[in-house]
Amino acid sequence: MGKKLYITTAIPYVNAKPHIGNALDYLIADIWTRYQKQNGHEVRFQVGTDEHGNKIAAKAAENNTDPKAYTDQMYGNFQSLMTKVGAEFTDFVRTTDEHHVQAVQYIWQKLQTYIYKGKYEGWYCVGHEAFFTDKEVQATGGICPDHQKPYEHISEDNYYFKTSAFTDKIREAIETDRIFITPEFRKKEFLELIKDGLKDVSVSRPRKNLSWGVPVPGDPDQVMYVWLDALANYITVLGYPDKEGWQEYWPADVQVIGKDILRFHAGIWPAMLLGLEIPLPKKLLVHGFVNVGGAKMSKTVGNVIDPNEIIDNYGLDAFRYFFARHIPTLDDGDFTWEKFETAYNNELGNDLGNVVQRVSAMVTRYQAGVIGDAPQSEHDMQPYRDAMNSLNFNQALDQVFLMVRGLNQYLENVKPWEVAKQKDTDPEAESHLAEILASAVGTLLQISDLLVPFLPGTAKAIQSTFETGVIAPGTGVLFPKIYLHTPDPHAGQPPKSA
RNA sequence: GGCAGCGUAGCUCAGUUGGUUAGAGCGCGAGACUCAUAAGCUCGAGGUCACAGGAUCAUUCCCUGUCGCUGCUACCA
Repeated sequence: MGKKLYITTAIPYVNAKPHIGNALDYLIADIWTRYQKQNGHEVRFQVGTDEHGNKIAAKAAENNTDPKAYTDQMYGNFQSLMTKVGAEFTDFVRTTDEHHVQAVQYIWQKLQTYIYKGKYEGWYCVGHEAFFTDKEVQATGGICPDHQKPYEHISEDNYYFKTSAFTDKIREAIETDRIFITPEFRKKEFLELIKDGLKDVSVSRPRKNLSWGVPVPGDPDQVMYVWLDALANYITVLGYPDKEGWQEYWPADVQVIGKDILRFHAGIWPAMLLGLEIPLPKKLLVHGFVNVGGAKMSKTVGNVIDPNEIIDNYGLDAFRYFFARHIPTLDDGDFTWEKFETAYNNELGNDLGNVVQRVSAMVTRYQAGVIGDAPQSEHDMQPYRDAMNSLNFNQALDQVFLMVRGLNQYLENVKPWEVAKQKDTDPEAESHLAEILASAVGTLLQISDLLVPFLPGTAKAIQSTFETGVIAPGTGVLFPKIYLHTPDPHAGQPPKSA
């Protein structure tokens, strides 16, 4: 029954600062992982860092250290973000790992028939580690606007990987959903993109231009460029090719990526796998970007949202809640502190936190904390399951909060506080009351169950409050009100906008 | 330029395989209640469902065009 499942996240370049997009990767993968575990499956959950390339080498040189030592001190930034968002990953891969490097060299050799040597000429920017077209160079007057350095015209030997050889197979795999790309419009976008076939990609650089990377086997003058190196991580971390057991988890069930790297994961990566004669991943989950008040997040604008700030002020579950429910899993979303805080205070505080509180308070007050047998709640779970299985996590949470609302409505309907008053006069009131409260607790326990993938801490708190049949004493308030970015409605004269 | 998609209540969006009063949340207004984090519940406010044509007994939901917007992509060199 329990299957072995595998989920991956994109490995960020270690020289960059962790941002909300990375956090989204980890959160989405973690929600999926917890959900699958809850259903009895064994899950391997990969994360990692991409650590080669000129930027790293340059930074290291700046700091008078060697690249490896530099990355050793950098990769922790991402590791701590993963931990901070509560990601229960099982495997952490660094592209500088000994095993990874060797595995990539093995892959290179195995792909030999699809690799050929060619020349590349063009305008190169050291800062970007990339070539630019004549037009781009012209348009900028020959100076890279991002790095304020002139483009260099260079000609160099490159090895190319013949992705073009796999166009038909890849197109077919995507069209038939053997690689299931979700959401659908990303699938269409990609198919449109490869209408005229995949283009071969350059997969190496002369050593003089790229010092820090995996050496090309058999050619001391060439070093691998990012693609083969970085993409391979998804299998090398499992132990490919030599360590036992990697095939128990590959192909990946879900690969979580941002929309900006779809083309690599739907093109080059499947080509590599086909070349290696390894099965293709089953699903690509393509998430969007998080905007802030409708604008792109950018350092220059200064509107970058730091996950740490949210988590430190409101708690981990509040962070997970907002980004799971109010940022659509499969599309762009929008963050503002006002939206966040409103969701926190209203949905988590007033709706969820409060209903837990009111039920436990009534059980304590009317029944000395004794719950009795909480019946199995009989809500229809299908919409929730459908949403989870189709990777629309935000919709799954919508369903949970429909239940929360339903429970509040139920309580208003049956008015246990009135039933409690009749205990002296009506002999049946006591058992009636007990029934009502037990039923409410049953619903809460089910809600907590559904929250496990999303708000693990909250789910646990609800469970431990009720599961023994007696209200656990000293249960604190879930999600106390916080007004850092919106006016406190109860603080004297609330500032009212016209 | 090509491809895809969007334009529905103040805001964010859902929806109708075309058919009586077009929905939710937030925000706003009102009411009844008191177990609870001064929470929750109920009710209300009336939006030409972008605009114009067309097909249809009938369309917000199909077709065409126009305007506006978004994403992906290409290029004009």
